[in-house]
Amino acid sequence: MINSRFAVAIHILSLVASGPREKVTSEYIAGSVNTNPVVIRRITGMLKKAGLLQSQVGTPGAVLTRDPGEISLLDIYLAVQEKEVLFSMHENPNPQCPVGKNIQSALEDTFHTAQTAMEKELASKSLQDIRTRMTL
Amino acid sequence: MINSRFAVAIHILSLVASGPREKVTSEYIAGSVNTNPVVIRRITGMLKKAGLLQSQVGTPGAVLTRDPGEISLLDIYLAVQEKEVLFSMHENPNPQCPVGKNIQSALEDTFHTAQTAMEKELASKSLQDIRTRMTL
DNA sequence: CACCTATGTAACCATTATAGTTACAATTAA
DNA sequence: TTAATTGTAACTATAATGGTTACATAGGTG
Repeated sequence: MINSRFAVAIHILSLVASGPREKVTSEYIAGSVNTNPVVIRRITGMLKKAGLLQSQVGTPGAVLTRDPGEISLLDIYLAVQEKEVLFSMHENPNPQCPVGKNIQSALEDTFHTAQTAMEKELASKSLQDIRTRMTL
Repeated sequence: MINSRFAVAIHILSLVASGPREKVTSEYIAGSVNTNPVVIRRITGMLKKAGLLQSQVGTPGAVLTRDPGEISLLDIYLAVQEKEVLFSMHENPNPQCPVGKNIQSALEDTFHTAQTAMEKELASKSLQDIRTRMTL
């Protein structure tokens, strides 16, 4: 199961996109997400590292680095996921066995295809799409 | 990240599909996967519960309940995954906030679509496809 | 029947990821 | 100068995962 950082990150970015800069502090965001401000800052740090938002010490709030329509959900997903592979593999299958010898490359390929299908779907939706859906 | 039970389950079923029944004991499978026999039996139990294979106490080995071409990777995936949802959500966002109030339903929809894209890909491949890929 | 072997589980442990929390240095703005 | 905020480090609790030991139960064979 994929962690909730992805969901929280979308929540954060939605608030930053909406709010007047002065208001969207980690404290304020934490109130909306219903968690601790440090959890927000941790995720904000990841989003910042990925180049999706800007902020600085001493200055309250944060701003997006580009238009919400130009931020895909895949951008956000990749920003908060440290593992680049979705499916785990078992390590060191027995190379003496025909199955053990070949299973990894077979799975690698298959898993990659499945992961790509999901990511393609995420790439097709933007932060703006989420915002639009919320204001309906 | 999705656990390795999925990969191990495919490995197990590949061996069961190939092997002469008498040989594919949990001990033998464990040797190929390179893990403990109990881990194998645990996963075998899930596959059995999902109706993908048959086995019984006292009788060594296991057999498939249907043709490898009739077992999709999605069948296997669902058999060993206890959570039916791929993406986690943060609980109890603040209903006082417009974003907090509407984020969940918006995400539920979006996440479901992405998950479905992945599952559809898994549904399109069978155990036999994996076996074929391994014997190339 | 007696013995061996294998499955099916329960129980326990170590490791890891996750999310929450406290604490504090650094920085900005009033 | 003071207050507020970001950015981190460090620690904790919880849960999932995979490995392990132990053992009851059930076939199969001499």
